[in-house]
Amino acid sequence: MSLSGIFPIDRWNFTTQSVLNVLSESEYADLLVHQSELKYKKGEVIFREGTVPSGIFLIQSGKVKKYKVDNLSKEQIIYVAGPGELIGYHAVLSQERYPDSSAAMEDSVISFIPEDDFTRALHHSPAFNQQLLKTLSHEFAVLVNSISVIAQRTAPERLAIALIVLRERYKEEGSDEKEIILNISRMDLASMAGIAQENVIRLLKEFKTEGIIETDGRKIWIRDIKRLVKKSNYR
Amino acid sequence: MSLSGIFPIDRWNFTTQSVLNVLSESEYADLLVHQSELKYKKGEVIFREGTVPSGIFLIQSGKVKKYKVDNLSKEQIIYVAGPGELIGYHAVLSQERYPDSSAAMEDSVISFIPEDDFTRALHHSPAFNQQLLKTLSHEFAVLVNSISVIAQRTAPERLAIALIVLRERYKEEGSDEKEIILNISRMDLASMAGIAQENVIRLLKEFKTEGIIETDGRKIWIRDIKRLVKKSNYR
DNA sequence: TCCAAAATGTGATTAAGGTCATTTTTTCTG
DNA sequence: CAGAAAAAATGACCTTAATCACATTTTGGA
Repeated sequence: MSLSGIFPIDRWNFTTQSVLNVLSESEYADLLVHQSELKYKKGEVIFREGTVPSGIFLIQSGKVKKYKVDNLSKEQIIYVAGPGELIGYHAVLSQERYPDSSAAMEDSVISFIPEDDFTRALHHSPAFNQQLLKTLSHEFAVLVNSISVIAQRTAPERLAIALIVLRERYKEEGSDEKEIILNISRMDLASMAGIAQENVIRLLKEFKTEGIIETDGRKIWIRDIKRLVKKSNYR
Repeated sequence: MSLSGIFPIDRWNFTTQSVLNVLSESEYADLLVHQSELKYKKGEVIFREGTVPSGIFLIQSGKVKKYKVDNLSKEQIIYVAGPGELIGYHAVLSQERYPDSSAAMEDSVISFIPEDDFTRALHHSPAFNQQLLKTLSHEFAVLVNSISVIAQRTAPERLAIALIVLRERYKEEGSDEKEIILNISRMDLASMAGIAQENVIRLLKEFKTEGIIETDGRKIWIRDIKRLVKKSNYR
């Protein structure tokens, strides 16, 4: 069951993969010349808000959350990134400190690309440059959408949306088309939807009795994506 | 009373003015060669979400809100822009439709710059290009901050922040330093803070009895910015 | 300048969802 | 594989802020 036609998933996807796609083979090799492959255990922090960047990251495998921690410890997830996606380039480009933090949601392999190589590619390739502008502008649309959703939608709606988005992210995971399993903590779900963790559990139970999802421990299967989309009440 | 040291206002400011500043005089003239000056009455829509862009806008005078309208009619203000700021470039750069709408909050004069002139400047000036990347990345930080604030802060905190931000925007307005007057509808305040309009009024009354603000009709004077910052509980 | 429409302000009520305390289940580690 | 620690789940309660209904004031246009 595809989302096409029933849910505008584009409004939740950054498109950083496309940035690397415009590079020629030699340009790509040149960008990655000093790359180092880093392994992160589930839960490990990749970079922390307020620190100074020294390069960018390319996710090879795994899943990474970008999040912001509030006053005291309350965490808000901004985005969940997967293989092929870049993270950490905003701080480099804006010449500021990291505006958010990043952590591995599962064991992940991530390439670190030094700042110099990134900026060199930027100066060398107009296409790279232009695609980056395009991607950043698209991100703007994604974040504006998030703001409006968080500010105006109810908790069940936001949770439904979070589940729909996660389903897309976990799609490639399992080889079997029909077996998309969301393996995510209730805590992370809560901070994605911007609601309390207890409320997430209550709402999941509701979705379960309605036959929309199934759960086993922390694992979640989405059984009726159409009804979930309906629950999200988004169009 | 300056905010410096007591409130990180940078996290609420886009920096599109700086984009034009990197242009040489001739480049600037070239960008504005087909410019047309448009007058907008208070409340008039400048562009609407979902429509196709044909250029960008440079605010000469007045105030403009960027906002997104939800399912049915509920509006969320994303940003309030003033003189010298650019709007509408995201859609051009991302080659998508407008992700949000824009309307004049007061009578405004706005230059329309055709898409071609904008992209020409982009291809012609690497500095312009780079500054745009920088600005877009900074915007990312601003929006991420907004998401976290809206998701995690209470209504009084969000309203306090909205007032602090507006005070900065209305600063240049009056020539007299000590007389900053916010002239904004309760509705707009509500959709900026993401709370109900009645709640805005109640909270303003509270702030008033605490001596933090003064009001006369729709006009708002901020009397004690320090206490307002304290109310915002932001650091 | 008057009148209608729009915006502001007020009070009562309600519902949504957060918090807290505790139990049960799952996961991780030695 | 056992035990400890972490996460999930449950229930009771409470706070915040939304909604509704209506009164009052302000504003802008004929």
